[in-house]
Amino acid sequence: MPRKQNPRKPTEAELAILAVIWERGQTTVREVFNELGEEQGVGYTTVLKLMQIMTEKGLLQKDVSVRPQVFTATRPRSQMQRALLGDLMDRAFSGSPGSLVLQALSMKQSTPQELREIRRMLDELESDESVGDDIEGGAQ
Amino acid sequence: MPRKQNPRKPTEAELAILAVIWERGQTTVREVFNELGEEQGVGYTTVLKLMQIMTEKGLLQKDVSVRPQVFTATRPRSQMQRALLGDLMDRAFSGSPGSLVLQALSMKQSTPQELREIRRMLDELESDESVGDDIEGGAQ
DNA sequence: ATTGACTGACGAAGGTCTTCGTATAGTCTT
DNA sequence: AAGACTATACGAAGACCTTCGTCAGTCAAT
Repeated sequence: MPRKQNPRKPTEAELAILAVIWERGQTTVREVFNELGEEQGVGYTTVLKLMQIMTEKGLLQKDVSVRPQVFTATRPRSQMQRALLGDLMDRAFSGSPGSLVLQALSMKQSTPQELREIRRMLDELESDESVGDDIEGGAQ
Repeated sequence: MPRKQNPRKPTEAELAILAVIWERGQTTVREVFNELGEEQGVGYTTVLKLMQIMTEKGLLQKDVSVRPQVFTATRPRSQMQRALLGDLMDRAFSGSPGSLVLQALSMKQSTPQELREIRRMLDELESDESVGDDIEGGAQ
């Protein structure tokens, strides 16, 4: 029997393409191909096809008015990161962000600067938490 | 043409099963089925088939000597979490753990206790870092 | 031993994903 | 305008995933 289809979550190959597009803001197929097609041994039409499918899925938008069509991501990188992270958190970390963060931190490689930034974020979170967590409150 | 196959990364359905097995330490097919088969509308033989495939892939081990066969995970949850996290970090976060952690933290829901623990982890990391991380030029 | 309920092995259907080949359409150069 | 190139669209091949149906084996109680 069939499988139920996934919401709007990019596949592996799609995510690789998104990474390039996020980096550049907007790109042509050829630019994406040059960046990852060659090093990954993927053909030009493969990249094209994927980008067409991604456009159908709503992951990308394309401007057809210019000749080599220009593609952009419909959603910002941060939003997708958030979604992917939330998904992984649910599926592999029992929905606990704490243990996820701890694992990520233990993975070394964080620069001192990043660590400082994380600490600052922690400060904000804790103050928010203690003062007022109910943001919505404005309306009655 | 074909697709290149993934290393030893569990699929979505496999991960759902792993979650149950990690929780219980060891399980029978029926236990897994009771836990997620019913609520997800998946049949018993589906769960069984998946667990058989997972065993072939090396994700699970089964003890055939007892009657309802008993399955266990071959690798601890933390190791898999680490691998999945690293994978996501590479593919969606440009390999930067910092921004991943920040995103995860901003997803709130972290309990104060978790925040404290994260802070402690940060302390450890920073002390490690300041002591023995500067491989480059001598200390001055 | 026969029956009934449960377990386990297999194969196959029907999707998705990735990969291209091929054909068509535009653009540019001469 | 013709030929050479590049870009785009389309369809299809084949791996992989998820889902079961079916059949055979096991065990307990009749």
